[in-house]
Amino acid sequence: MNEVIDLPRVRLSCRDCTLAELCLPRGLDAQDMERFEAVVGQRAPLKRGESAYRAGDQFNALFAVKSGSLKIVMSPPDGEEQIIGFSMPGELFGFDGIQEGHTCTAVALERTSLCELPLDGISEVASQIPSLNRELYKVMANEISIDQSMLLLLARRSAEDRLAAFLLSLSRRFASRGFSETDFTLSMSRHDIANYLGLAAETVSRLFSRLDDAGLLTVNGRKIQIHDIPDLRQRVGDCAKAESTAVN
Amino acid sequence: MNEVIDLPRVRLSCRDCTLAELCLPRGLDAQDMERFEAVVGQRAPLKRGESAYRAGDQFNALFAVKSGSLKIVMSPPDGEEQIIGFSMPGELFGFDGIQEGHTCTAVALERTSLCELPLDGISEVASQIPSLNRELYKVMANEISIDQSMLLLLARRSAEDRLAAFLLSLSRRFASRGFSETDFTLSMSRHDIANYLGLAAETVSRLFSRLDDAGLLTVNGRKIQIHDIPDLRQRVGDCAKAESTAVN
DNA sequence: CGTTAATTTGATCATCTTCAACATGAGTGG
DNA sequence: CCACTCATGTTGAAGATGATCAAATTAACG
Repeated sequence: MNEVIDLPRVRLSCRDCTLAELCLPRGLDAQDMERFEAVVGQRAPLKRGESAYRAGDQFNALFAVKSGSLKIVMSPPDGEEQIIGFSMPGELFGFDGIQEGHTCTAVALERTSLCELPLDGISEVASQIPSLNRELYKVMANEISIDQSMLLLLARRSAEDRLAAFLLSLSRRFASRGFSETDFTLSMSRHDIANYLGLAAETVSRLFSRLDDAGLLTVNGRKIQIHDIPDLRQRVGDCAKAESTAVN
Repeated sequence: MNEVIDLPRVRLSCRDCTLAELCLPRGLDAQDMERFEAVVGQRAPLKRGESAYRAGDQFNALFAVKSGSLKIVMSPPDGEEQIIGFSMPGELFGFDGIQEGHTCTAVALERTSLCELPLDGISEVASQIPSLNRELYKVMANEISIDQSMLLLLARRSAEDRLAAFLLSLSRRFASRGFSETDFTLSMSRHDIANYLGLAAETVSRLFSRLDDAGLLTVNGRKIQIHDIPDLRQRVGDCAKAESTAVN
C-alpha cells in the first residue's frame, strides 16, 4: 500500500513509470516515448483538499494521476455542486477544460501527485505520431463512454444498483493497478459518494449497512471488503459495466 | 419549417452548406475547407426508425446531421435501453464508437440525411491543419461537457427542472439554426423524452400539463410554444445550462 | 373508418429524501 | 494520557416525489 515516492530521485520518465501501461503513451515505442516525455511536466504534490485546477480557470493541460486520487466537481454558479467523477492513478482528467476553460474543479482527496500534459505540446507531438493522436481520441472517447454509462446508471438504476456499480468500478480500477480487487479503502467520504451517485448521504450509509447485513460486503468505515464479486455483479444486473469502462 | 432538399442538385459542399457555421469545419478557410470536403461522404437519407449505426457495429466515421434528427440509444445486452442524447442539424454524433466499436444505436426520428466523416480521413487531414485538429478535440470535449451537464441534471434536479432544461436546450438549438426559439415541434415521443430524462412517460405527460396549466407553455401534442423563456429558465434555476452547452 | 399506437389522467404504492438524534473517531490542547 | 471538539458516519421516523397500474382519450395511418 505504501506508494511513497523518493522525491529527489524522481526524474520524469514515462518509460520507468509503473503506470505507463494505463496512461496516454501506452503502446509507444521507446523513441516516441522520449518525444512524449519531453513535453510532460511535473507538479508539486497536492495536499488533501487542494485543487489541480478550479472552475473558471483557463485550460492549459490535461493531468495524469501518479498517486493519490481526486474528485472532479462541477460547480454551477447558482446551484449545488455535482461530482462528475473520481480520478485514480493511471487515469487522465481535465477534459472539462478543453472547450473553453474549466467548468469543474479537481480536488485532491489525499496527498496526490500528478503529471501535467500541456495539450498544445501533446497535440503537436501527436500530429507527428499518428498512433498517439489516435490514442488521444480514444482517451477522450473513453471519457465519453464513462459519462454515458453513468447517465444510464443515474437514469435507470436503483440506489442499491448504483452503489454496487460504483464499488465494482473501484474494484476493477484497483485491480488494473495490481491491487486487491476485493479489499480496499475508499478515499472519498460518504457524502462524496452520495453526491456522485445522485443520492443522499444517509441513503448511501444505509445501503452500506444493508449490503453488509446481506453478507455481500464487510464495511468498516472506509475499509471495504467485497466477499463475492460475481455475486455482487450479478445481483445488481451487471451494471458493473456502468462506469467500469474506466481504464479500458 | 420546410427543409426539403432537392436531391439531384445536392453536390456535397461544406462551403455551400447552411450549417457550416455549426459544423466541424467551421473557421476553416476556403482552401482547407476543400481538403476537408474531399474526405466527407454522403449517405442515402434515413427513413424514420432506420439507424445510422447499431450497437456492436465497427466504428468507421462520425456523422453530421444535415436535416432531420436522431436519438442515440445505449442498449446494454441485459438491461433496458437508455437514450443518451438527441442529435439535430449541424450537430455531430457517433463518438460512442471511437473507443472500440459502437456501444449505441443511432435511430432516425424522422426522415434524416447525414454527412459521413470517416475518422481516419479526417484525422489525416487534421494532422495537416492544426486548427481543424483542435476543433476536433473541442467537438469531443463539447460532447463531454454535454454529458456532464446531463449528469448534473439527472443527479440533482427534479422532474420538472429536467423537462424545463430539456425544452430550453431544444429552444437554443432551434434558435442557433435560425428557427423560432419559442415555437417548435418535437420530433421525439413522450416516451423518448421520459427515457432520456430518467423519468416515466406518464410523469413527462403530467409535467407538460402542469407547465401548460401554469401558463408557461402551450402544449398541443408535439407542438410546443414557450411563452416566456427567461421566466421558464429562472423558474427552474437556470439549469438551462445543463445540456445547452450543446452547439456551443 | 377501423385499428393500433401514443398520450393523458387518475389512484395507489415504493423508494428515496429530509429532518433529527445519536454514535464514532481523529485531532488538539490541557 | 485524557477530556473536548468538530467532522463524519449511522440510524430512525415521517413525508414527498415520482413510479406503476389501470383506464380513458386522442392521434396516426393504412
